Amino acid sequence: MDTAYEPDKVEPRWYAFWLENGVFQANADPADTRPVYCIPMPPPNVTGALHMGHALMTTLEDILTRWHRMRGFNTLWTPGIDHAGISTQVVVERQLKREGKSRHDLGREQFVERVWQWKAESGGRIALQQRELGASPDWSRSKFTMDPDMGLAVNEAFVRLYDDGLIYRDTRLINWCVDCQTVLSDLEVTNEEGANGELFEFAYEVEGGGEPIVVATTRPETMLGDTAVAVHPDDPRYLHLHGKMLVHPFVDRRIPVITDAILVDPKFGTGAVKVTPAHDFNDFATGKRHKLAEITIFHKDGTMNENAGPFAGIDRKEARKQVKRALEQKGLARGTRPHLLTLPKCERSATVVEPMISTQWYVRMKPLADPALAAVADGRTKIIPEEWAKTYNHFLENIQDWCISRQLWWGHQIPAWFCPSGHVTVARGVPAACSVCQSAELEQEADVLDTWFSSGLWPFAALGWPESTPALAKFYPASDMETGYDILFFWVARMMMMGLYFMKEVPFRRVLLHGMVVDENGDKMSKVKGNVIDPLDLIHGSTFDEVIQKTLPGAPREEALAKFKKCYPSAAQMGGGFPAFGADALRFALASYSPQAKRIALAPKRIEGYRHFCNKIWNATRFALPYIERHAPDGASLPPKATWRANRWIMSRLAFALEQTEQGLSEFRLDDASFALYRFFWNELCDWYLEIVKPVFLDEGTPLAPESAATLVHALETSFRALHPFMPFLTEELWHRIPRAAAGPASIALAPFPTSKEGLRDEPVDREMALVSAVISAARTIRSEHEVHPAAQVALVLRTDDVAVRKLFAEEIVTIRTLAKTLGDPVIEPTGGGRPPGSSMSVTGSVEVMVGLKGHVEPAKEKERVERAIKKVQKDVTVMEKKLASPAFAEKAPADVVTQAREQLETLRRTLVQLDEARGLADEL
RNA sequence: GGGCGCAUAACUCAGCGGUAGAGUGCGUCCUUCACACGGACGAAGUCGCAGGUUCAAAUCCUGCUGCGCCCACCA
Repeated sequence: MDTAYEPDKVEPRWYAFWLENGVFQANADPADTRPVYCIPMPPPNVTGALHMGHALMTTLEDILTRWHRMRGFNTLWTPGIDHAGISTQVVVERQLKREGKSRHDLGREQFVERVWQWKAESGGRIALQQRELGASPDWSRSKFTMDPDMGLAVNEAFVRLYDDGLIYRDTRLINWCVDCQTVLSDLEVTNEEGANGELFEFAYEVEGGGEPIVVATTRPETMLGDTAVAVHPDDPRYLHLHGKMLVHPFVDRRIPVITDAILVDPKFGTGAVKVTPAHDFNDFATGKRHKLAEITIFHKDGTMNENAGPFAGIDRKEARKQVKRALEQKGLARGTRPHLLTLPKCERSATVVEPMISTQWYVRMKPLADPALAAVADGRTKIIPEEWAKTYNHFLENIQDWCISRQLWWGHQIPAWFCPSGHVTVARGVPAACSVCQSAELEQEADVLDTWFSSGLWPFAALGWPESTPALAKFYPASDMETGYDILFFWVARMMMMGLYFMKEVPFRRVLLHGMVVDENGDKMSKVKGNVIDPLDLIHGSTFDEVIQKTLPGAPREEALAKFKKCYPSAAQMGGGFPAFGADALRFALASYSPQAKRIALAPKRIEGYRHFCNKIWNATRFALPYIERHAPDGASLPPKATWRANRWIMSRLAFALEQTEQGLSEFRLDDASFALYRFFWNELCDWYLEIVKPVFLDEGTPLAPESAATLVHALETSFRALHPFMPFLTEELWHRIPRAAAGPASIALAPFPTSKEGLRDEPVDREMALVSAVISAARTIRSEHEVHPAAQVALVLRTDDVAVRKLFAEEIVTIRTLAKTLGDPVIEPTGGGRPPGSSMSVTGSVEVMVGLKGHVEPAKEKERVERAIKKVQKDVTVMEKKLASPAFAEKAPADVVTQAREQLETLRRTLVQLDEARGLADEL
C-alpha cells in the first residue's frame, strides 16, 4: 500500500465495478418482500453543470440511499433531468444570437429540434459528474421530463384538472418578462430592494380650469396609460374635484377624478394617485371597481405601442426620461423626491417585470392546497427541520392561483385546441373536431406549460403514471424527499398538491430540507462575486488560476485572485490551489455540516481536514494489515469474544459509535452520524486502541495477539461498513484489502450496515479505560509542562486508596508503561507517603499521579509554573465551595448533581494540597 | 408591513437547564519502526446586550441591538 492515501488512484476504480454488479438497481417485482425505500431525486436542469448545491444534494441523498440499501431495503433513488423551460430556452437562444440568429429565424419546429440537439450533446453532463461523487441512483430508471411518457402524464394531469374545473383560462394582469417574452408565475418574480428610486410628482390640469391636481409616481411613463386619478373620499383637499375631469397632456383623453378609499392613503405622497389599470396590480383592481378603461401602452418587447401617442416606438426606459422631460416642458412637473422601492424582477433574466393584461391558463389552487396543508398538519408528511412547516403553511394558506402557461417553445405544449369560433377543446390527444361546434379546423394552443407543472408530477410520473406500473405500486409514496429549502414552494408544495390530487396519497413521508451552500463569509456563490467553486475542482484538485478563470472569466488575474481569497480565507492558506481532496473527503465534509443550518459556509480547510481523515483510515489499515494477516487471516464477521480489557473497550466504543450513527442517520442529523464515526475511528481506535495493542503485536509470544487481531479486523471492517454511505470509494477499496468471509457480497455497498450489536457495550470497561487513559494523559501533561523530551523514560508513581483501581492499574501496567513512557513499571500504591523528591504531581479523580523529573527539568521554570497552577485551582475551589454552601442547592438539586459537585471539590482540594507541597520541587531538583 | 432564522475560542460550526465542545488556525516539544495528510501537550471564550424565571441559564421567557433570508400590489 502507498504510504499516503491518493484518492485519484483509488476512486476511479470503483464506479464501473458498482455498475457491473448492479448494485444500484431497485426491484419493482411485487414478489420482492423487502421493505422499500425511495427518494425521487430533484432532477437537475439540462442546462446545468454540477455546482456545490448539487454536490450537497447528491451527497446527502446518496448517504440515505446507501444506508438503506445496506440495511436490506429495496432501495430506489430515481434520477432524472428537468427540461427547465425558460432556462434552457434562454441558453439556446443565446447560442443562436452568437450565430446572429433568433429563434424566429428558425421557426418553432426547428428551434425545438435545435434544443433537443443541444440536450443530446450536453444534457447528460450532470449525471456523469454525479458519478464522480459516487452517486448511486438506479440509472436504468432515469427520466427526462420531456420524454414521451412524461408528456403523456402531463397531458393526463392537465386534462383531469381541466375536466374537474381546476384549470381555467382568464384575462387579467400578469407578470410579463419583456426579455424572455413570456408570462411568469408570481414565484418566478423576485422582488429586489432597489436602493435609489425616486418619486416623481407631476400635475394634471383640471378641465374647466382651477388648481391642477398633483400626483406622485415611481413610473412616470405609465401615465400614458392613466385612465383616472384617485383621491380619498374623505380627503378635504380634494372634495371640490370629486367627479371632475382631467386633461391628459399627451394623448387625446379626458380622465376622471375618482374616489377610492382602498387604493388611496391620504398621508402618502400628495394624496392623489394616478391610476393605470393595465400596468399596475393595485390600479387594475381599482379599475375593476370603477369600470375604468384598461389601456395597454407597451408592446411585448417593452417598447411603447400606439397608445403611447407621441412616445410610440421608444423603449420603456427611454420613455420614462422623455415623458419626464415633456412634462417639464409643459410646466407640469413638480420635482422628484428620493424613494425606496422594490423592483419586481424576472428570476431568469433579472429584467424588470412589466405587469400586462393578458389571457393565460391558471390552476385553481385553493382546493389543492387544503389537502396538502392537512397532510402536513396530521403528520402524514413530516417536514424536517420542522420550522419549515410554518413557512409551508403560510404559503399554502395564502396561495394565489397558479399561472401555468408560458409563451415559450421549449416545454410541454398545452393540450388545448381552438376552433375558428374560439371554442376550446382540451384533450389527451389531437381531437378530431371542436367539442362545441364540431369544426375540424383546430389549432393547438401555442403556449407551453410552466416547467414546474411537470416537476410537480415527478414522484409518480417518473414511475409510469398514469399507467399502473409495478414500480408505481411499489415506490409510491416515496420515503423521503430531500431538497434545498429554496424550492419548497416551487416544487415541494406542488408535488404535495399534485400527489394528493392524483394519487390520493401524499407523495412522500418526509421532506428533508437542506441549506444553501455559500462561501466562507456566508455570501451566495455567484459569478459576479467570483466565489463560485466547482465541486470537481475540489475532488480532483485545481490551481487557483483555473478556479478564478471559471468563476471570473476575463477578469484581471490579481484582482480575481484577491476577490476569491477574500471569499475563502481558509483557501488562501493553501498556496497555489486545491489539492485533490477526493470525492470521499468532499462528501464527508458536506455531510458534517448541520442540516438545520440555512447557510452552509463552505470552508475548504474543512474538506482538507476530512482528506486527512481519509488518509488516517488508509494508514490505520496499512498498519493493521500485516498483523491481521498473521494472526487473524480469516477476518472476522462476528464480534470476537474479547477477554482483554482493551479489546472489550474498543468493542464497547464501537457499539456506542454505531448507536450514535444509527440515531443520526435516522433523524437526518448526518452531521452527528458522521462525527460519531470520525471520533470513534480517530480519537478512539487510532489514538488509543492501536497504540495499546502495538506492544501486543510486537511481542511475538503473547497469547493476546490472535484475539487482538480478530478484534482489530472486526473493528476496521465494521467501521468501513458504517462509513461506506459517507465515503463509498475508500471504504470499498479497503474492504477489499482486508480478509473477509468468502461467502459475502461482492461489494461493501451490499454488505449489511452494522448495528450496535456488532460491538458490545460494556460500561464498566468504558469507565476503567477512561481512568487508565486519564492517568496516562496526566503523566503526559506533567512531562510536557516540564519539557521532558518525549523519548525520555521517567519514573511514575500512581497512588490511590481504591483497591479496585490499584488492581486495574496493575492489570494494565503494560499499557501505562508504554503510553506514558515510564522507566520500568510504574509504582502502584496506596496514598499516604509524601511526594517522592524531585517529582511533580497531579490529581485525577481519586488517583495521584507522580512523575519523577530529576535530570529532565530546568528548576528555574518550576516555581513560576506552580504558582500559576495554584491560582487557577484556588479560583475553581472558591466557585465550587460557594455552590455547595448554598442551602438551596443542597435542598433542590438532584442527588447525583450534588455528589458530583462534592467529588469535584474534593479533587480540587487535594490538588491544591499537592501543589502547595510542590513549591519545594524546584529546590529538590 | 408580516414571517422565519442567526449572533458561542482567531475562523467555520456543534451544544440548547447542571463548573464551555469539535475541526481548522495558533504556541511548545517530537522526523518514536501506520500516518508530519502524523503524535503528545497547551494557550485561547464576561456563550451579542439588558432584564426575568430557576437551587442552577450559553441553554427557557421578555425586550433591545446587529446581520441574513422569505413572503407582501402601497402610488
